[in-house]
Amino acid sequence: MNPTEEIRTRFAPSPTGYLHIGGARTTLYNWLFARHYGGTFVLRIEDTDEVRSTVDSVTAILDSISWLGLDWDEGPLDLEREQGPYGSYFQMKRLPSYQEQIRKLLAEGKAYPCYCTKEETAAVRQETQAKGQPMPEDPCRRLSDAKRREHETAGRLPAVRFIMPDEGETVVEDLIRGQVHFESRLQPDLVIQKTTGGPTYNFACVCDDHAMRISHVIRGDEHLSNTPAQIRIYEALGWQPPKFAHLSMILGPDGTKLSKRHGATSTLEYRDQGFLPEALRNYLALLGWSTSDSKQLFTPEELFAAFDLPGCQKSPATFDPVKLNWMNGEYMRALAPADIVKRAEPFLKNAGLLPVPAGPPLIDVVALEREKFKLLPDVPGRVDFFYRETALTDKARKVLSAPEAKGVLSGLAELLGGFAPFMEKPLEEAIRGFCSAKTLKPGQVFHPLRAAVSGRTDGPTLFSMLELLGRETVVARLRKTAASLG
RNA sequence: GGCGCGUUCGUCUAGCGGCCUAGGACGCUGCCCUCUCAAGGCAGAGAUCAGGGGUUCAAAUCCCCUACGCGCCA
Repeated sequence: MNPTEEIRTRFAPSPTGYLHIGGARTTLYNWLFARHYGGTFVLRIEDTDEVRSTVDSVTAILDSISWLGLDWDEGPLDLEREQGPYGSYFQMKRLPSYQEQIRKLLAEGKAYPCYCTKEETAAVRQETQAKGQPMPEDPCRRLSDAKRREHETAGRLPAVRFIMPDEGETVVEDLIRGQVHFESRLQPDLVIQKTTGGPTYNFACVCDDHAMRISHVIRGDEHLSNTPAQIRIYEALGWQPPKFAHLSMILGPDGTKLSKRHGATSTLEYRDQGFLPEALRNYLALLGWSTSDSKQLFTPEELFAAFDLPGCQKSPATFDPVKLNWMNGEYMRALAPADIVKRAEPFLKNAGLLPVPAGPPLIDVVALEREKFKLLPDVPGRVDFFYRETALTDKARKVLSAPEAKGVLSGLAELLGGFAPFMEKPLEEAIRGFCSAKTLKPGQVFHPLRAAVSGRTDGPTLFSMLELLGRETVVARLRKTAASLG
């Protein structure tokens, strides 16, 4: 890489819905690439589809990218404000610039108005295909003035087509796939302006990437086939094309393109399910990219230090929620208890545990359970019994159905009734003493004790749990459960 | 239909002609640790590298064909 060349990447979503997880990955790769080379990352909103574009989508996309912790150097800050020297970063506000370039191409004879309807074009194609003939020249390329007037008076609105070369080939030097050759003869003249007067995606994109000085276009696989036409447009306009890199797509578990029927595909859904943005980022980075040592866990610094295009995979990758879960657990475990509490706030609130009810300090409880959290909602889920009585799980019920359970619980209630200090070590000593005095195996005592006090069979280490719960709660729950066991 | 891209354990991947009896990670199985559950440690099962032809002393790695999947233009 030429160090004097400024690296500028961009993500250019259409605001026609939420940010898809595939889009999130594309954003991430562009961001990582820019950060790796000390370049600039640009966000541009491609909102020329007036029917499907919505402001809510713009907001959702900005929120998604922000939540992932990816910052953009240029682009919209919100619906009104923008930053960066090459604005506007909303295509709808750049319409005149596309028209100007189209006029230029038209004037230079590099493009022409085409009056054919979609149906007519399709019919011609079908016919020549059936005969196995090569692509015919578009009939509108050399339209007589008379014929043109005829169309005009008939009220037909022209699209504008860009003239592709008749022979030779266009080579895309793809940074991930290598050289990809396209025979010019087989490339139809690309529509660059729709009959409505608006630019097509492929054209606006070229104009903006040039205007915004984009050096590397890193985008989805689905754009590879359009790239030769785009390169020809750059040339026709006298511009230097950027470098291209096409990413393979993300598949669902059944091998088809990841979509809603595979579950969550919106980035914000992952936030709402309690994933950590740094975990999602790490997971997404590895979905189609890897280092030669197959390293799995990266700090943010390691990630953008290691990321580069040659490590990107050519073949599509299947999204694996199970591995994402594991990775999220890894990140959760690395968090300090205070951080866990902070991150879990919305979920604690939602579960009625914030403000924290009377009981042990939340941070102590969280510290006790920290290595068990996989997702943020696990925090209230695992911690709630410290603050309120929860229904017995089936397993707990089973443990308590042991014949000696009732006696054990009453005995313990008596033992602990006036017990002090109510702390881990003395409690363990006393309870182990209780076991030998009653000639019971520790398990026969520990298990029902845990079940009665917490309502479940899994949980924190027993004696620390008792200490945090406090004598009153422990004894009350023991008595109540003992009484319930007929 | 044409063109283009892709194809290594179930999944993510390493591999860029000999180091591969194909390595790592998730998941799975077993063992250890242990008051439960996790976490952790150890061990294991799991890929004839899509199939078939070449090239080469030697191919997962290079070339060709086929199959399948996907994308773009219609």
